[in-house]
Amino acid sequence: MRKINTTNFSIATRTTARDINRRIALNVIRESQPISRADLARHMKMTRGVVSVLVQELLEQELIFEGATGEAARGRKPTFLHVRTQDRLAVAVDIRFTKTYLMLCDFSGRQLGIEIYDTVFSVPEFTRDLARRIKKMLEGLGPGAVCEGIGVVVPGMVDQRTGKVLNAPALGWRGVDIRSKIAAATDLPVHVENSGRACALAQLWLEKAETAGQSFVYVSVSDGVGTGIVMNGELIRGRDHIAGEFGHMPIDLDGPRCMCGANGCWEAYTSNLATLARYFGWNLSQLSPKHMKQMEKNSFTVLDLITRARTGDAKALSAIRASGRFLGLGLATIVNIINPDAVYLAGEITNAWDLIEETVRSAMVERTLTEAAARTPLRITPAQEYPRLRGAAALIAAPTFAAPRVA
Amino acid sequence: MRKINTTNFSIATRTTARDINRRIALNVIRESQPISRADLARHMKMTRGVVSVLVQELLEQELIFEGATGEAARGRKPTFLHVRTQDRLAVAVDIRFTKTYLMLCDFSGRQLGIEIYDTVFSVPEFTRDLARRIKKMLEGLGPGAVCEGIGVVVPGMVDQRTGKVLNAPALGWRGVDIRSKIAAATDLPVHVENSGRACALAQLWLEKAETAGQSFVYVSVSDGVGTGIVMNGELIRGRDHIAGEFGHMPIDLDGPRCMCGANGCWEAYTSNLATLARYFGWNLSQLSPKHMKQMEKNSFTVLDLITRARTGDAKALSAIRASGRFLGLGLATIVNIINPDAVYLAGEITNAWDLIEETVRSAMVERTLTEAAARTPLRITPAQEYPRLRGAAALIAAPTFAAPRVA
DNA sequence: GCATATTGTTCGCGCGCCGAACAATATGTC
DNA sequence: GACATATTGTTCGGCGCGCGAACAATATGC
Repeated sequence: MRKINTTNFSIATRTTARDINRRIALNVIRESQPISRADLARHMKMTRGVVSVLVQELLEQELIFEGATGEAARGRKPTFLHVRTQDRLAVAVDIRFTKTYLMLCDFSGRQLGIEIYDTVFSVPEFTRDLARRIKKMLEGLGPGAVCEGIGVVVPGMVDQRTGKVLNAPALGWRGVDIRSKIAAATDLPVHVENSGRACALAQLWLEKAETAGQSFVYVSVSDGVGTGIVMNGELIRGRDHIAGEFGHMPIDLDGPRCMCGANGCWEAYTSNLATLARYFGWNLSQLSPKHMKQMEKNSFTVLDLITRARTGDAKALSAIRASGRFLGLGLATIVNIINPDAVYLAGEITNAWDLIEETVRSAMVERTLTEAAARTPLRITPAQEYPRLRGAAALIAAPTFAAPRVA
Repeated sequence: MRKINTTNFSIATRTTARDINRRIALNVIRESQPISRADLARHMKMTRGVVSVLVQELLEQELIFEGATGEAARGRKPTFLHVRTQDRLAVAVDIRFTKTYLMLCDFSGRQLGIEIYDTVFSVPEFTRDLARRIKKMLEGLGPGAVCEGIGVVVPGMVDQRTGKVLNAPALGWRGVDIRSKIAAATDLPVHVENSGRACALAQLWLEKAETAGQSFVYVSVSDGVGTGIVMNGELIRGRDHIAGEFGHMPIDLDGPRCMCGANGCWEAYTSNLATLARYFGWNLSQLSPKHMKQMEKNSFTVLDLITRARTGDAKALSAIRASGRFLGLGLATIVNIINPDAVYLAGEITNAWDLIEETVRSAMVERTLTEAAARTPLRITPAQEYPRLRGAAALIAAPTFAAPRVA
């Protein structure tokens, strides 16, 4: 029940039906590969004749390739089709407060190389350095392999359309046109995205389809809380490309001061910083960047806190559980607003999921409006998989597979 | 950039292109009527030949009709096309705590009759009474006019798919299958929707297109706060058809008790009840349904409070302004999360918009993350237009104009 | 009366889905 | 090895539909 926008629509031309079906075929192959033409036809409920032509076109566009022949109990053996992802590459960049992560991967998200180095805060210097590293990374490529773009993830507010960093407090960047700078230095297409939305993109485009749902919220708990909303298979970016920020919804208007300038944001109760502050008895309102740098040096993280909790430190356990409770209260609000198929959780604190699940769940029940909402599946995503970097790669890979715009 | 759902898609058939273009044409006619075939062709960027056939089909389906011929400086005069809405009718029902509103209107939302009566809380009695009133209302119809369904709006949680009222505290209804009961008693198709989402539907489907935006949030402040989210021209209903509830997001976890059972919901700070409680010094936590009934009898409403504020009652003004401040704080969270093209505001308190606008705006600025978000247009919708009833009608009218599902 | 302009219709063309026939390729069975 | 059977993948006529161009219908200005 979508309304047609009469000021901005696309009519269907002679080739629209073919465009739609070709794109559907590509996606079915992608999620069921290896798959034969005949199976594809059955899955799509089309005749083998049409599918044969669609496949021929996809082969000519080099979006798919024919692999080995499969086994069949009887009759002619099927030739398997695969999506060509191995030699289509993307560079992913994740700029964070302490480290910058640089990854080369293919269009399926497979990691081909990774580099982690101290973040350079000076923009010109950062760009020069990054361009040099990327050039080196791309030198050793096999023949035929081609890098199709660079995805950049920034912690803070970015306008994805213009590629500008509006405000990234952790980096001290305001109004930095990072896209055109990197594009000029590398001569490659560049897409920039906020970290929460990037994680959601990775979940949508690069994870296997066992997700069984096209509407979800991704919640990434790190120094802050990054979130991204996907509705009906589409990342919600909003009018100014800044949508999805659940991290700064209030829990208590008179609560501790948050990095964003407001008081009592959810993030100020459940982020890693908040958890550590609770344990060490810091006043989060007075926590300066200097404190944070100090903490990084000491390098005592939430992971260490979890270890302490597991080895009998009751104060550590209660600090983690308190964050778990606030996590659950925030999740309740999210599911009341979005009512998604699932919520994906990432971040260090998910390593303590066995310690906090019950607390999170009961906090959710406290504030959810219906039993159905309280039953929303929570899915833990392992932090080792670099969700931000995968999201950066998804920025480059997604357009190949996205649905054509119609009506 | 929408991802195709490979477990639930529609391939394009031979007739898909025509279906899409016919539906686009219908919508363009609807929003630009009266319009000639030639103008339609120019607007759609198609040849007049194709448009002529599309129009012929729409005429045969009796979705449009030919009107008078227009004026032209030179050449053959155009024949104007109109969407047939006058004799396609819908019954709209809005069940509220004190009164039930019953309206007959056509598919353009034009009001043909209205009836307001005391709400009957017994479900069987309510159904019998409603069926009787509807039958009477439909008796006097002109020839050719036909009622195509009944839209029902309920204050509380409803599952739009099954037509069940999950929980409507104001009515004391829990797990009531209101749809099949009304359908059985009237022999008409029935759709049920929550009040906030219904208002959003009305704004989307029945208001003129000067909205210039397909993504918005509708916020209706009455006894509670009802909200509905529209993204890309589609109402967000969520997995369990209960999405859109901003009213119960927390402002302060230790705040006053809300009707929903949780503490410190936004609604408990900015609803009409909250405003009145603030003025009279009531403790909202201890407000029972009995109090509410009492208040209704005294029938002192927020409108009266606004009158007092305008005639020099400083306490009244400050109570209203306080609600305005909380309204703005909540709106800030909404625009941070959704980043919509606009937020529509309805409810009695909007009659005091000149008194509170500045307060609302500055509260918004306090908690919005970017200047762009703070600049989100706020649009006041006059309460006299019965937005809930129009939403109920939209439930019946919308399927005629909705975009066909593709890919 | 004729040139000109605009609306609305008709028709041939080529694209693309559909169904059916057909070729290619495998496995049993006698 | 011959033949029936089953399955994959291709080809072809039929028909729906957008596209462009030609044409009919209808108005105005000179």
